[in-house]
Amino acid sequence: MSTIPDKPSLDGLEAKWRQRWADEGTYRFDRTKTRDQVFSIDTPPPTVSGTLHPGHVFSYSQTDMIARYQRMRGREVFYPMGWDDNGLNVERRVQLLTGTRCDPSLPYDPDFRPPETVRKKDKPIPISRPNFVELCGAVVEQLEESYFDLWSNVGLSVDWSHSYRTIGPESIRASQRGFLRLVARDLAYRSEAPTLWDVDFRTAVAQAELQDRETPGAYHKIRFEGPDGPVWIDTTRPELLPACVALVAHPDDERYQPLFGQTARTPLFGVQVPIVAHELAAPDKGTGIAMICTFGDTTDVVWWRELGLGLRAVVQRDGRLRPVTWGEPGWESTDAPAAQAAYDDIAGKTAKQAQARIVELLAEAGLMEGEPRPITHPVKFWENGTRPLEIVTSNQWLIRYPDKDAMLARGKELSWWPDFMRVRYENWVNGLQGDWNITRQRFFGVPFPAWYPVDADGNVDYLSPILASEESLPVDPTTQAPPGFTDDQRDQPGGFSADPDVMDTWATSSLSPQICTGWVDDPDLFERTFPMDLRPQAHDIIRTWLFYTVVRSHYEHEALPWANAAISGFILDPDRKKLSKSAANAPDSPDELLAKFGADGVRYWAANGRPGMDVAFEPGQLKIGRKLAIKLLNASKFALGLESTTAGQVTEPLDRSMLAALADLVAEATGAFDRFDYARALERTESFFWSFCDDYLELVKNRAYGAAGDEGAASARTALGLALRTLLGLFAPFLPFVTEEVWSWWQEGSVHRSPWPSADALREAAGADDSASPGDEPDPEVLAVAAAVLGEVRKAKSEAKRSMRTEVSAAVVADTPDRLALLALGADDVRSAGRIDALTTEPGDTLTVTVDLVPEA
RNA sequence: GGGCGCGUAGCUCAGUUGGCUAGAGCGCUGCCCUUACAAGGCAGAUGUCGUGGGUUCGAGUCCCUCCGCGCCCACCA
Repeated sequence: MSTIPDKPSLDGLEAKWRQRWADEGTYRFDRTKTRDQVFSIDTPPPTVSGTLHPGHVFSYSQTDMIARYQRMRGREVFYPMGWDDNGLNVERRVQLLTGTRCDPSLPYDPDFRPPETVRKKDKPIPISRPNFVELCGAVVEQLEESYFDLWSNVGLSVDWSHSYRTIGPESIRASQRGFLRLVARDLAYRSEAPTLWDVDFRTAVAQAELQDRETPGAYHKIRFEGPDGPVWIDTTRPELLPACVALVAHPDDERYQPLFGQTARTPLFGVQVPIVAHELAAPDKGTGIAMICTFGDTTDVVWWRELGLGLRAVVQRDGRLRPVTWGEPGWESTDAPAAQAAYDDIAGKTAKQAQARIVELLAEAGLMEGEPRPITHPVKFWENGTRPLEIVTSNQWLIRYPDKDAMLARGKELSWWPDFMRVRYENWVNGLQGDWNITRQRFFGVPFPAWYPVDADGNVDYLSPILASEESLPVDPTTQAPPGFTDDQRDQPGGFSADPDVMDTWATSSLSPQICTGWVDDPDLFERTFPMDLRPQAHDIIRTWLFYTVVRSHYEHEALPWANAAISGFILDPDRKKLSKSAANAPDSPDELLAKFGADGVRYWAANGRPGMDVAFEPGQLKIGRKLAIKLLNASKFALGLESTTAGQVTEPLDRSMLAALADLVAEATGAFDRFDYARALERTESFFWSFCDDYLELVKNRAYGAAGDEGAASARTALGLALRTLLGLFAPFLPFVTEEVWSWWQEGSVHRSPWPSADALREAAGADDSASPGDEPDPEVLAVAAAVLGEVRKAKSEAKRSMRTEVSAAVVADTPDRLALLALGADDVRSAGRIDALTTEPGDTLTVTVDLVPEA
């Protein structure tokens, strides 16, 4: 315990308590507790690729409020922190920051140091994969340090001894083990298939990372030679003409029915392609007959697969057209030299450049009707990419999805807060196409524990993997040899070749519940914490993180990974756009917000965001929390300055009334928190607290000082003590610093380890238990009526432009008999607080107070 | 095209199963240095609860239509 300061202040509280909590292990997880005593939280590992913004503070604070509530309810809270530091986002960040680019063909350079300053227009320096991974590691370590500082400053009650990195050994072991087990059950498999491909990052991307963007394009009407004359095709991608493998129209389309089963000749390249029917062809689009290319979009893939068409791929992984020798098998042409001449003009060009040239060639040859007609249409992009995705064929690892009914059943089994977020999950499951491609042609990630045999001719058989054993994990196939081989056989005929890719970052983070609970490395901890209680996350990654996590747990444990999913909203800027640093009216950085408004102030603001609701950033709102914290300091100083206690008897009706109302508040806040509705809990508590200060404190102030004798003073002081302890408890999840400070003035231990306030105990203190005689139940209305009358008196003084200290010679209260009876119970306090000499009553319909002020001196 | 959410004071938002004259904070106006609090307190003004219907004794709250905004999903030639 410490003394109450003369002039309470928020200054220095954060540093003081942050240090104290760390020293005393206030939030340390007690791992002797068993599963039923534990509340475990699958904290979202923030992507360590930039800076945290106010939106992060917003949602992580909300989770912390739930954690603190559960801890006070007596659950042992398992609240770890993860860092998502693998994956493309980190690589991108590192490339920008260090001005480098990974070139896996280069050898490791132990002396390499990135340039001190990097300018945007500098050409990236190619470096080896080990060098690049090293740089990534250094950059994320630095960022993680600053993230840790921020989270500590915000007051997250995380147990920092339980933290993990998605690129850390425990994550790699879990990812690789999960992967091997799926392969063993044939739930993960190797496949060579068309894949959505980002040509800038040169990697495959998964369906979940796609984004449609309205993009300018143009229809080009191109002439094919059909059996009975020209066939006109509308296309937005004329550059894929050499990749055309068929023409397709709807089976019911009478215009084209005569052509089905025949062939047409492509312009410029003279390829005879079949004319086929498929119901996906839209008669109302373009000319109603389309060219199928390998591959222009995902519909092409469907047609190609379902119609068993040939393959003529031209777009390479770098987005440029690959060299082709016309006349060779697969590239037969009725005029190979002409095809070659046309193609040589576009080979090596990007899709965009090739399109321009093809259009010129078509126009010169009179094979295009009219000018291109500009349109805008949705085109698939990688969500972080800048150029449209291409589709290329490559070797990939894929995970099969469970059948939709099973996934939907898991979605129903999970408790969603708010409930309507379940729909997003169901939408996604119902729209799934194909399997989950978990392969990324990147460098800083979890490697596949796999190698491929190299035959005597030096050809790698990418479809016959050699897998590592579970015991050998973690494995890096690029530095370790597979079982039965030695490293000098690497990339040699008759030897082996390492899997060159890494896992999709979601393939790792979908195991976050297993990683943080010690699935691989700490079975005892796993036993005590899994399946988890809560997954807090934002709604934008339901289709990725949440969905994938459910799938992995379904496969691995035949169970949900957690019982509850609390979905948070976004912070929007004042223009209702998702918050972004670049916006002109972007708010301050989290650090600046914390400096300006204090952690408690920022957390207060975060707590006002309803679960699942987006909230506009409004600087004015941030001030309120700070004000509330200061008010709490001052009100506490007042109550404790009167030697308030929690041990005495509460006898006065007004005091009992206040405690009864407080008991109702506790019950309501508890119910709200149990539904993960911290916002409602705070709103109710705050509302009570302000009227507690404005009305109750004013009403009992004089009596508490002893103006009405010892018994009345003791009752007030006990009520004040009980109320203060209760309010500190109710506010503790939101305002951890200021509540802890006040708690330390008069209580032992930490408020954050104290029991959550009990409505029953308060009712008992208010004399609401069985011992209360009939008709003597404490009634919250006593305080309400007294406060209303006091308010009328204040109003009269205010309207008379007089000080609140002004004496009232006489006040007449008119109201219903019932309410007048309630007023009688608190009349002495009302007279004292209002400085009323004579307080009389008369019957009436509604509350009216006639006030006679003593004349101005 | 399908779905979800939202539309309440100038601004940001509460209004839990339909129930007394619709609330809070910010902002605005006025007053007050009252021994918890002047980087504060007290008091006050402000709303056809998006539109039009319906159910009901009674609807911001339930049902239907429409309008606007945001987001999710969708095979995008």
